[in-house]
Amino acid sequence: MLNQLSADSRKQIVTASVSRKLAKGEMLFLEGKIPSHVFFLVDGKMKLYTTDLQGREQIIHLAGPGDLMGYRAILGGDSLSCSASALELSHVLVVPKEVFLQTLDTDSAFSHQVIQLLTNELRHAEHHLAGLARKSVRARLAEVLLILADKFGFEPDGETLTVTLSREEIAGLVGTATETVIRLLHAMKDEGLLATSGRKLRLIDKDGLRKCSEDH
Amino acid sequence: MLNQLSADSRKQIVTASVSRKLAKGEMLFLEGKIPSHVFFLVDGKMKLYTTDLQGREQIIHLAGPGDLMGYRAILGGDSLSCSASALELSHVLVVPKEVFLQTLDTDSAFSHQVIQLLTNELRHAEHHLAGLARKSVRARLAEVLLILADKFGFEPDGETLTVTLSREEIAGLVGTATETVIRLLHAMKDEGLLATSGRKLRLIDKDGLRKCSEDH
DNA sequence: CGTCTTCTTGAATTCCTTCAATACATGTGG
DNA sequence: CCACATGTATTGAAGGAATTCAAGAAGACG
Repeated sequence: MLNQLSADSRKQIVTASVSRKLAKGEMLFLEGKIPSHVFFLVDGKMKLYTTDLQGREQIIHLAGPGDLMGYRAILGGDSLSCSASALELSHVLVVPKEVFLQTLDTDSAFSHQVIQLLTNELRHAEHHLAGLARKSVRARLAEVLLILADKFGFEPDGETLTVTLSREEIAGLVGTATETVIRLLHAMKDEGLLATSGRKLRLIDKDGLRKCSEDH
Repeated sequence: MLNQLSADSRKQIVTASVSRKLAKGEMLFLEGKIPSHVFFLVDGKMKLYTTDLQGREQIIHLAGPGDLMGYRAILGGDSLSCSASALELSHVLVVPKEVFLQTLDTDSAFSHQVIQLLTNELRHAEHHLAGLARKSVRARLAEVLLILADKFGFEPDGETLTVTLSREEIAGLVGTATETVIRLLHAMKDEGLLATSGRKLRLIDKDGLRKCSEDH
């Protein structure tokens, strides 16, 4: 993302920004606040989520290296619609709102980039939406596992997910109860679709999972 | 939307476009096709939806006067992610893709408009997402009714929705079975939240519905 | 070693879907 | 205008999927 900027714009953004490291579990921003910065994730993994009245987290979005966070609220003039916290040690570039908006104004390549970004997120959101509404929890879980693979990749074995999430976090991603995730993972293990070892998930039969995610 | 364009851009768009009327039920574009135009809804009401393998429709988006349709696929270089059909007699302006993209390049006010548009849709999609994942069908139905009111407004009585949808369409919007919609509407009627008369829905107790939509 | 959090399992219950049958509405051709 | 076909709406009953509550097991960590 930053690489595609003109040298001028990039320099301006980088010099106006502050670098920050976040420990696992540390929060970057909080739902409901007025945003004053956008955040460029240099390295690490983060989750963006809303918390409902019962205190349960619904994960709206996952971010990996190269992703931009917190810009939606700034573009729309809204308060932040979700909170962000680090899933592992992460490194972000904190960019003041003004610098972001000014670059948007002056650098048309950048504004095209941002349109592209929004477009992608919207496509994902729509797809997710259609799935959530109609699919069984089992199919949604299978899909989430494949999305995690796609987004964050595998370890050198080509099967084990590099993200490690708690069962509760997976539940928040799928939109179900923690217990249901546990039971379904267990069933999928019995069917030879995957293997679990603590929080490490190994996707053994990816085609099987794909079929699963297309069910019902 | 069109009003905020520079006079030049607007003239260019309007002269390059074709006006088209759609009868109720008529389709404007079909999921999976390569998009060649964007569509500006001058007047009427339309639904944008995907059809799943079982033939059930999930409504992704509703459009009213002033809304732009089909631009997501063009911006992203994708095939169309949904089909569009008219809920009532509608009037659209059919804008060639090239004209749309060129205006985006040359008119920075327009590109800001489009960013604004995408931002709004993304906010809605995220909100909808969080709701679908966690709420009961009853709460989602109540929310959908309020969204319909917000989007399309009431008849002069201030209570009756101006959109008329079949029970099946409402089900496609909520993400549930038609029978469930019927039963829940019936229950809400008994509770004095609304009244039904064929496809006309009269929202009597909007606060009650709002509470309902925040449940569970 | 004990405390805390996360994970797992069981059982009961609720919510929703599905299937099947019936009513109602609408429009068509005779 | 009627008879019929078609599509939509409604209701009942049975079954299944997922949630909730409760309690115990397994790790993680000071």
